[in-house]
Amino acid sequence: MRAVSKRRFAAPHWLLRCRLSHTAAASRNEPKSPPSSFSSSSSSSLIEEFTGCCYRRELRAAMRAMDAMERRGVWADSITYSELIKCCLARGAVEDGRRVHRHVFSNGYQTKTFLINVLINMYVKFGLLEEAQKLFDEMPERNFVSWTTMIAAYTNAKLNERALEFLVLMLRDGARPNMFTYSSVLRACDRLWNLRQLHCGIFKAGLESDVFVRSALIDVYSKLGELQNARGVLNEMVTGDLVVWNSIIGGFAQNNDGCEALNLFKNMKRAGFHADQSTLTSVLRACTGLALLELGRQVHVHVLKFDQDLILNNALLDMYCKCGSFEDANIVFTRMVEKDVISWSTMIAGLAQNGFSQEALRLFETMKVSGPKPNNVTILGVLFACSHAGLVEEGWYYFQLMKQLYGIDPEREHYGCIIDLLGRAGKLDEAVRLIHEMECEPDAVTWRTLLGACRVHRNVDLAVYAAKQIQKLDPEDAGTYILLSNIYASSQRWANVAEVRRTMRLRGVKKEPGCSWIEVDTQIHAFVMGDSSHPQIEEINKHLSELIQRLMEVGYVPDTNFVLQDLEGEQREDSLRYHSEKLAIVFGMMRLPKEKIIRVRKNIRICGDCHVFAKLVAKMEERKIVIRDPIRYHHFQNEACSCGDYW
DNA sequence: CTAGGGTTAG
Repeated sequence: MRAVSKRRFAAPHWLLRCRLSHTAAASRNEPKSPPSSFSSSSSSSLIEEFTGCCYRRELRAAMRAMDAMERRGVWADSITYSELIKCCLARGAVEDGRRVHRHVFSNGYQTKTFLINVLINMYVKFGLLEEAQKLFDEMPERNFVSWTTMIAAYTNAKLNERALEFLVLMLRDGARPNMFTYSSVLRACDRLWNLRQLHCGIFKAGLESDVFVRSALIDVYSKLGELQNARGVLNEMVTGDLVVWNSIIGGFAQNNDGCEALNLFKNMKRAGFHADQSTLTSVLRACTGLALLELGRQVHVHVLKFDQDLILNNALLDMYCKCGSFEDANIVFTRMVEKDVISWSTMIAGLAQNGFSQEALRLFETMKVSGPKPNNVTILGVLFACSHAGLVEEGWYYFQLMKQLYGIDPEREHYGCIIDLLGRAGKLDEAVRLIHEMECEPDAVTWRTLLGACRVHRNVDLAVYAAKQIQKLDPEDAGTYILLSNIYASSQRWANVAEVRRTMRLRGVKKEPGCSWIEVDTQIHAFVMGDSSHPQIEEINKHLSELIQRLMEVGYVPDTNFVLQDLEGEQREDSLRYHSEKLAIVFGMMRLPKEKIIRVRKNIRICGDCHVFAKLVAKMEERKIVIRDPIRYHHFQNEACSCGDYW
């Protein structure tokens, strides 16, 4: 063998150079006594041929040569075998890999850590964790690479406990984790407590400046919702790379802090980095969350550079759907060469949420014929479309279909759609029965759906029952108190309204201030009720007063039932007057040309009075208005709303 | 021989 490793072989020069640096170390543990037939010249030419095939990545020829060597009882050096294994890996040749494994082990390499690591890695990459684990268990000497490979394997398989357990075992074994180990094992952290421990370990080992470790830290802190910690890791950065930036931008985008994500994106550009697919996906997600259609359009231009990136295109689709520009979504969808279940689901849900139920169902039918297999999210969009259009029978049909045809068990959200469907149709008793019959426990959202139906159909008793259920599950939720109070108010039960308010005060539940925002000239203008900080607030109020005056002349009566405060007469109307969405709509009318759609985004559900207001404004001023609340979209046109007055 | 970032619903 010693002779073999000194042999000349048919490798290209650049390979020869990197090979030589390994040779000395590799030959130390090579099998000791070569078989007697070794020295014959035909054997050495066999090995030479084998080596050449391995480096030229000729898998079939290499395997034939390996068989011939085995018949002669000769073998090559471990570096060459590692090249062969890489070749198997690249070709996805599992069985060939196993044969190399057997060949290598029957020739005395079963103690060679380096080669076993390569084999373990091969099994891991083939997804054969058990075989990898067996090799790992049986190897006589494990080094930090062996441990890291296994930890990464378990992290990728989402076996988090196992990965963390292996880190502990690794430390106990005396192997020191390096940056490879940490960047892998960090992703297995699903508890803040673990993460903090690892972060300490990283500091002690002086590995915090490694970009891989840093991006993993930022990512995991973000995924646990610890954005300030994530930012802390970023702030300590002296040298970073694009992935680190992508981690932090993605972190804020995924935690619904689009503003901060966009700020960081600016900082990234200022630091001289160019956005790639991952960056743009997060930026689009930020635009989606903030309903920034114009900015989203600008991003679209950059997306074209990465034509046909599936994930990026999906994010673009979602942005156009959620920002209410369906024409653009359709254009993107049509042009996409590759469409997956997410692309279809995004479009179906987007159509449904925007009030185009029939179109959503049509698209689903097309998908059944020529698209990928629908998943639970797809069905959710379909059911949403049905409930939105009041298609009770169709909804039930698809609900049954999901179990029978696609083997998808209905989850809470699917039941929620059906409850919504029944509730909208006024079948409140059936909705309650379904809640009691469903396989999963109803949660606060389930009951809230019922509560919403009670409001529309003015069923106070059932509303109180539903609200009590919600308060058991989510006592902090201000929306429930408001909704309940509104329901009492709409049947003039003022004593109950006061009681709800008292309970709120007692439990320290604060109403989230209503906030609406609108994009004008790529600037975001935010309005909060009772807040007069907007520079043009006086002008806006003046316009609003005039508008309300004109609306009242054609029959608009402010619906004061939606005022929570115990105010009287005109004061009640005043407090309604300043609801943030009214301010935003008026501002949009002032600043946007008539043909532009006024797009307003709201942080809480729209109130009944503002809904009537928007419908009348749309009619009288001949404008299209879109208000997006956290759950639904309201497209106002010609005194009608796409939600059909149900929300 | 071992490592980090992105998409649908809720």
